[in-house]
Amino acid sequence: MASAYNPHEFEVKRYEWWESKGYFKPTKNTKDDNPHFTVIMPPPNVTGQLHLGHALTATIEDTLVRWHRMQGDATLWLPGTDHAGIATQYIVEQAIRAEGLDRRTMGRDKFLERVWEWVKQYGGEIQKQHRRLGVSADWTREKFTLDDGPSYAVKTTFHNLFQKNLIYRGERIINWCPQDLTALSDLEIEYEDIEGNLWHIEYPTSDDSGSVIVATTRPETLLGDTAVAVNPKDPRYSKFIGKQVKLPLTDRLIPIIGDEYVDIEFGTGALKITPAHDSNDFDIGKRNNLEMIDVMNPDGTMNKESGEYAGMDRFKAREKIVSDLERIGLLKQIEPYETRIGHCYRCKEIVEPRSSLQWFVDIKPLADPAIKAVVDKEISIIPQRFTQIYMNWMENIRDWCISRQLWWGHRIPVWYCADCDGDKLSVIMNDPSSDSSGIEFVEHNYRDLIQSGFSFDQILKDSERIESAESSTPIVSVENPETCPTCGSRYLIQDPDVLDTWFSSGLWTHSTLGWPENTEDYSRFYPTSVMETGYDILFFWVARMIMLGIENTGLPPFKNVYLHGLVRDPHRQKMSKTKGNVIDPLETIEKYGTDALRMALTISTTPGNDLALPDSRLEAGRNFTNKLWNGARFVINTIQNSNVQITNIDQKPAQLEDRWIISRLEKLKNDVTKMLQDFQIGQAEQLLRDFLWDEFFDWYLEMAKIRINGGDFTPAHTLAEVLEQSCLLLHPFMPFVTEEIWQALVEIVPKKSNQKESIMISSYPISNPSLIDEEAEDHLKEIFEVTRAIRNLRAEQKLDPYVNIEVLLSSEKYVDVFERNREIIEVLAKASPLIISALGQDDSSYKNTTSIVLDYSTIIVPLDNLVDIEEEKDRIEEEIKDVESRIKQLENRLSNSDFTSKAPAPVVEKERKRFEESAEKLKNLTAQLQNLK
RNA sequence: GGGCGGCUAGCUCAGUUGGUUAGAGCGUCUGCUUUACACGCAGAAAGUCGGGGGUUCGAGUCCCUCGCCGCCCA
Repeated sequence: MASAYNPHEFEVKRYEWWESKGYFKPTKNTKDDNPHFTVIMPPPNVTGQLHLGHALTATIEDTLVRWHRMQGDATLWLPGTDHAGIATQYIVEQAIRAEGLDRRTMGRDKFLERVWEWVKQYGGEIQKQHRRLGVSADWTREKFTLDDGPSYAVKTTFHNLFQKNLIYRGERIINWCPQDLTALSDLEIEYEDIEGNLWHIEYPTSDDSGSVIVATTRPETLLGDTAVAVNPKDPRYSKFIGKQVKLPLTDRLIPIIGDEYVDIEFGTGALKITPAHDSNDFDIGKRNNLEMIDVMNPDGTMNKESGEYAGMDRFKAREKIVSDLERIGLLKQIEPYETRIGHCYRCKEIVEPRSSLQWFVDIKPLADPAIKAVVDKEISIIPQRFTQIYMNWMENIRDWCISRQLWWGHRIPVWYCADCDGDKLSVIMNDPSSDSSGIEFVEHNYRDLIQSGFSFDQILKDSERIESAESSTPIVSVENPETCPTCGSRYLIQDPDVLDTWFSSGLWTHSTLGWPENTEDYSRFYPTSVMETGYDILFFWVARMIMLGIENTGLPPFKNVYLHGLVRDPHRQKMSKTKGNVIDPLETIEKYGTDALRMALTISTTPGNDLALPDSRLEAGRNFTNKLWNGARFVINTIQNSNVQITNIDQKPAQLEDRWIISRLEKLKNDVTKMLQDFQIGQAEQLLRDFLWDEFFDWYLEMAKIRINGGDFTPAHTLAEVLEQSCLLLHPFMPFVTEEIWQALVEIVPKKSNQKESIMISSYPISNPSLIDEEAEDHLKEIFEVTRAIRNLRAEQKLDPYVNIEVLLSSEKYVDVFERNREIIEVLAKASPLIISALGQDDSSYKNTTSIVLDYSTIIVPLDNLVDIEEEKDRIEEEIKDVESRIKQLENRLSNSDFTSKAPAPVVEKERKRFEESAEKLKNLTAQLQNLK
């Protein structure tokens, strides 16, 4: 082994070796009762770059997967990528724009070719980066959401849901992003409270008998008002119901209607109704048969309906309308008011609620079984508190808008017949009559175009988009239909929209395994075991996977949901490119190594809680890997120098420290396994770290050196055993360094019968209870306490750390233990000569001594320089007082019948032992005080 | 407005059926180039477990209440 730990020498090489050996593929089931363990990796964005969120996901999943693989489960971890509709389309649009091109003049097919080129060139980079993390996923099964299989699953699901009337098309208020020019689902909106105004605007009645003042946060939508609503119970306004008002800045008259929805207390109590631009108004409009007037273009500018304001940006129009109202005296008041404004999650543009014809999933029938699966504990969510968050969302779920006005994605498998529904088709095409420089899209009726001489193929080729009216008949089909089932026409036009990316992600647990085909993988690995991801996509993804998984397969798609927290910067701030506080995992790996990063991300963490990642955490990870490396190097060098034939340890060794470390190891195996079973990954890792650093590579190694330095190489067996078992235990967490050490170790020890060629396919350690040795642990605990006490005393007295000191050690209980193991204390505490006696046997003849009194042992150290006897006495008397008060406390507790009768026996027993210890200590302190007199 | 989480040592965090002297890493202080490791070793200091009330033999842990910070939903 190299004398310094350098992860770069082996990480990449080792990973390639694993992958080339096929270790990441699931092993064959050799016996029927061998369970499978399946994890489907959350698909990252195909054109994305690896960030710490991915690194955390990958680390946790890899740890679980490697652990299960070592336990002999048929383990599949299936990776993949997501096409990320808006994000990818946006990136490529930017790229072609730099070349002076526009996707709309380029045409759909050409543009998509460019996106595919982009994906082929830059896509998949993130999966190369994932490999640096040690991800042991089966890359041979890697999937992309737009692959044939997953696409077929998407179309099949759409078709099935449509047949069951769970997918419908309808005109609703949706969230529209004027920047990305697409509809968004409710979840894709981020709300923010913004200081705004409530503008009070006067609407005079048509008969000039009075006026109604409405209050609005959005005066620019006034141009689309089709009514004013008041509460019929409101005495101020009830008399107005049925009258008309003059809509300011227009020549329209609109009715005053009564609707219970209006809140009498809010604003002026009168509400302007704009059904095309507000979801509540939309509902009121439906109830009262109001006209809908859309006053905006898709890009957020005002349209023809808004008269003189046409072409103006919606916020410019707001300013102008307010000032115009003020000028004509109809602006009555401006009241500061905080409003919630929705922003596009992707581009942060303020979304426009807009009436639009879109595809929706009727979600309630899907949500009910998804609720039941969690209530019935077929699915457990970790941490548990997210269960009620899930429930709350599921129970109040609203229909899911799944159509997106994008080109990149799964095109909706719906066609319209140009012959049956030609008059219901609007063709949006670049106006050939407009001057060549500009792009001007004009809407034509399909039938009109045909009549003016256009052919079907020409229309298809030249149009930017063909929309169909709500009343047209959709032909829904998994395979591309050749002809119209009604009239047999071959002139079919596919719906221009694509599906929400999350629709395909929602099928990911089964579409990746081959569903709807009953493939070998699907029957073998579905349902999956754990869905591990960040809590921030509980609704976006996890909830939808549960709904769609149950709908498609009849089974919940996974047994456990493990939600991890978000990785934050050292100051607990959310990482973002704009803030410039993003930590790049690859740079971190370069600096500290992969195992150190993995440790920093997971040790001592808990599910669902955010994690700050300061450099000190990464350094701690690197320091540990270095410690492990050097400890291993010592072990391996010792074995090489020893010439002993290493044998397995299957029964209790003879030497106390060997018995002790083996006992500790066996307990550790139990504890780590228990923690992993409970998904307490951070805790398990902490136990391993503590064992290795504080016990094996500290106390044990120092004790073993005593024999080794004396030419006795018997500790080599224990060293080899503990190092190997520790590496096996630690391997799921820190795969690279453990493999490297393990390889170096197995090379120099005799091959075992079941020896594997890699640690990652070896068996995970199982505890042997017969090696647990409470006596050895008790004895060494006392020896350590004595050693620590002597070291402490030495430091307090500022004694030279190299010079041996004379120590008088007395103890009734442990006198024999000390005598048999005196060398440990002599060497580790540099205590020589060490005089061991049963308590009270030796009256100290030393004038100048200082002492430490432990529960069962007393340490006396003579000092060359004068000790202030009085000071020593005072100190001991002080200690006596402390112990006496403690004894008093314990006495009270133990004499309290409430305690002894109600507390469980082991607790009472523990207190008795404490009492006994304190009494013993008091006795020793008193004796020591006597010595000084 | 409803809900959830956090508030434990200077900082970042553990502390899973309540068990009585609350832990770690980093940082701080003291001393050490001790032939595995200075990415180290030895020792030390440091906490009214956000405030208040309650249940209990016993509360960081359970209940109520208040406060601050953050998140989700409307």
